[in-house]
Amino acid sequence: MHILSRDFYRPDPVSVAKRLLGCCLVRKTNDKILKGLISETEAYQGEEDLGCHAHNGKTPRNAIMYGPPGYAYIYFTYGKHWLLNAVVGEVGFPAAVLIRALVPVNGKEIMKVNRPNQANKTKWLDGPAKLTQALILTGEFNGSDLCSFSSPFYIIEGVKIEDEKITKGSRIGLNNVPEPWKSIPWNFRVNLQGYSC
DNA sequence: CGGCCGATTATCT
DNA sequence: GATAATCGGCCGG
Repeated sequence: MHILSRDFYRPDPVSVAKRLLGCCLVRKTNDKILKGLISETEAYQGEEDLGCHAHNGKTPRNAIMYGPPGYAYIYFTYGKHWLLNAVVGEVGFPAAVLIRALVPVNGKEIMKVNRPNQANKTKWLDGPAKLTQALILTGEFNGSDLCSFSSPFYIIEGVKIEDEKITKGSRIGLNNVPEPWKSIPWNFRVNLQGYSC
């Protein structure tokens, strides 16, 4: 299976967000390998995008978004949660794709152990902070290279997604963001139940 | 299933 | 000092 190249992440963020659907996030922990297919993504791009963390310019937290594509941007929010993004776009242009949901294909039982009290629920991997808990992704991995098999996690090709199967919507959680950024349709989902890779 | 609300702290003004 | 790219528990229908 092919790992996604740095050039995969270089084009405009909206197209990368759509093409990441169906790709396979691989996490290596000790001797365990966890895998999940990406089923929801969101694009954030540029300082004029008032929903993007770079909207007030470069800071220590968002600096990685200004660098080369294909690296992980992992940040902390709401006092308790880590969220995983892929840096996308050309160097100097701050942009990222938020990974919002996974469908487990490998190591499902271990992922459930990482999600205390959620094992018997139906919805336990369908949120940006749920998947980082399941895969044990925290700020210590900020800046990891997504294009290297030697990284603790990386993204490989998964299942091919037909364009008409992608559902577009507005981005989640931007409650205090002005229009048009609050409603711009840069959230993408696909139903991947039953797939494997 | 859907809506409401409290938790909890890094980050920036 | 205010805010946050969220979650999970609790409640009502």
